[in-house]
Amino acid sequence: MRADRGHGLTRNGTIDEKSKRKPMTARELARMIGVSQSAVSRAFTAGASIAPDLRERILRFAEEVDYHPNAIASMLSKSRTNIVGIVISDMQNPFYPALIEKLSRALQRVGLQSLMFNIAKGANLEEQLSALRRYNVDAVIVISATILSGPILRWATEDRAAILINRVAEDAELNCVICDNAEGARAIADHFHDIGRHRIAYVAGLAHTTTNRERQNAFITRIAEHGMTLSALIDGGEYSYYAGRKAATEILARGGTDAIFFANDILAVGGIDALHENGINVPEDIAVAGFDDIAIAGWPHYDLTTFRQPVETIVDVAVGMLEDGSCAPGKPPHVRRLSGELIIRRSTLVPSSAT
Amino acid sequence: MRADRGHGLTRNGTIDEKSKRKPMTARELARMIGVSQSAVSRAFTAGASIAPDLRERILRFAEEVDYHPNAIASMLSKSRTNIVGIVISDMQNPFYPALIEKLSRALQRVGLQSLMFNIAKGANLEEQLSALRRYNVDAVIVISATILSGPILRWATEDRAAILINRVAEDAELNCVICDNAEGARAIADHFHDIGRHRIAYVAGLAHTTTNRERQNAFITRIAEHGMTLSALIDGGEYSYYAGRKAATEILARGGTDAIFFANDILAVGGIDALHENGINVPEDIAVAGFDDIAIAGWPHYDLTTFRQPVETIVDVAVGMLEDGSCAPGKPPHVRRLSGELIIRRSTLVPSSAT
DNA sequence: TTGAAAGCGTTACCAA
DNA sequence: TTGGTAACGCTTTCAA
Repeated sequence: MRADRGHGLTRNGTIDEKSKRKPMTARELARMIGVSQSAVSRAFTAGASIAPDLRERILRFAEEVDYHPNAIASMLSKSRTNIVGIVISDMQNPFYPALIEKLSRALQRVGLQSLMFNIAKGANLEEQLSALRRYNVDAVIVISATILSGPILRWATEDRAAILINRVAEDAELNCVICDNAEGARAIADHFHDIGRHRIAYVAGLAHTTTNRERQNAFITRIAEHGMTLSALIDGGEYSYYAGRKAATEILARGGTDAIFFANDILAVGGIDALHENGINVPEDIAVAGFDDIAIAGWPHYDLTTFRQPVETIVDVAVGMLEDGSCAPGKPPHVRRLSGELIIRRSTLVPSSAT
Repeated sequence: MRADRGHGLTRNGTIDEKSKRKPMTARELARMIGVSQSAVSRAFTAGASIAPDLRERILRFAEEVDYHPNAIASMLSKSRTNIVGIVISDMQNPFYPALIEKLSRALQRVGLQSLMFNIAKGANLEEQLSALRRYNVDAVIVISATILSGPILRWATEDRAAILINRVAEDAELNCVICDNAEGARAIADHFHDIGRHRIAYVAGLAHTTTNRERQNAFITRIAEHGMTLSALIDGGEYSYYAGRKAATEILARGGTDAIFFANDILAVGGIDALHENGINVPEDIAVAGFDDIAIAGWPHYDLTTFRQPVETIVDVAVGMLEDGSCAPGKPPHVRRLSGELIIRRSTLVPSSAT
């Protein structure tokens, strides 16, 4: 669908003629003050060569008559939008809304706006992303473990700054900001070892995602190094509460597990509920750990041991890459792996009375 | 801060010169084909008067050479951005991410993009919203129960289509799409009556929000009509899990309550956990109901009776108002109140064995 | 430091 | 139906 559709928004109804007061332009303002339009433009441009008092006068006057520069016109002449496209696909996992909230605020703070591209799973990626190109966003931030990298890759390499958050590019050379998944997985494995568990299960979300592979590989390796047994390895098929429940049930059916590491918190939360319903005590019978540290993990009912992603740092690093231009189209891509933090809670902590 | 800051994004590094291939323009394409630039524009404009075969030829050629119309230029000349500003402030309550996800997808489907304005609570609203005006968004959709209506009001009335979702305007005449809160509250009250509860507590989120007032007033009124007792009326102070916990604890301390209606699900979920921890059986000792029907409400562990907001319908109605122009600046505002659905789950359903 | 004028890439109006 | 040409409102040379 290349052609416009035309919305009611276009219609200039008859009723609203009276309110049709068009916003003032720089030219009009200039005429009112008796300066050139260029002067007005310069007054609003940091670092432009303009006399301080003239700028002050223009800005004051602008405020009075409620003049605001038209950003669209500015975009056109500068070929710069100050908009970053945020590509997301999974709002069900609470980790993402939390991340997006922090990210959009951080962007706002440096004067960047967030244009949201909520990619539906099955749909035509090309079409959904076409707006990304047409709107000339300055940069693209992809927040999603579950989007194919093929089309994204093209977009990123296509003369546009791009950053992947929480995943790495498999085939393409792209900028990535990511939590050190291996570090986290090893921390969990070590912790299971510390609390004396031996028969360990791992539950993947989407097995093929880079996030999962990094966690899974590091975890399994470390488990082996400790001489512990991998009692089960399950692919939940998706990062969801219900997938977590199902996986836990399956693990119970097999038996012989005394600790489970779920690839992320939302899985783990589902897992804990399923364990409880089956009369299993957490952590006495089975210890449980997750990854991310979403808000729910901290709820007293779950009190889930997890590896906290450094969300603030991730956001800061990403925004920093935008600001210092290190993610500009031609530059060599960087992968920034950030340390997280093991958060030990009750789900792995046997009460001292039981010791 | 009126002046630009300048980001690294601006810098035209030296490295990326080679990738600096500027996108083709309509004029260039026109010259290649040997038609006028106007023709190219028309080929991409639905309903423009252009010969079908000419359009076809242009579109085919455009595809070949990868020409895409520059949306920014189009915005400038049409004074229309196809962007709607989405104002949000509370991503912690899972209801909002779910709503935003559906909304942004629906907008995308009709060719509208979503520019996210994530309003931080304490901060300067004027400044945060200034981008809304500068970017010339075609419409503003406010999704937030907790933002003051004063500044928003100004914005909405200021020559711009505006819709409030999930709240009504108190002082201003604005378009609203909202769940029928009173209907929901009454449904819960009736349900409590049906299951034979008499001493009822109500937990507000933010007491002053329109959402809460509608629910609270209707609920209390209906409770009285049924001859039931309002055993407690608590203002949680915020719509959060922890506020719910605290409220539940308070209610327990007072005693004499056999059913609680929390103003929304996230409160109720916290409430249930707190009740459990205090050895209270839900629903045997105290029945619990919420409002919204967020995903967590359906989790087996909570299995929360709630009043489901018709999110899909809300979104459809809002998008419809944008499309048919009924929310255009000059038109009289409408308040669309939509019916929800009582979802009865275990939190109010005493197992038949206990009957 | 200032002002004039040429873009930026479209859309829309007017003749042809 | 077509092409030419003014806007659209800003930024950015280029002279002054």
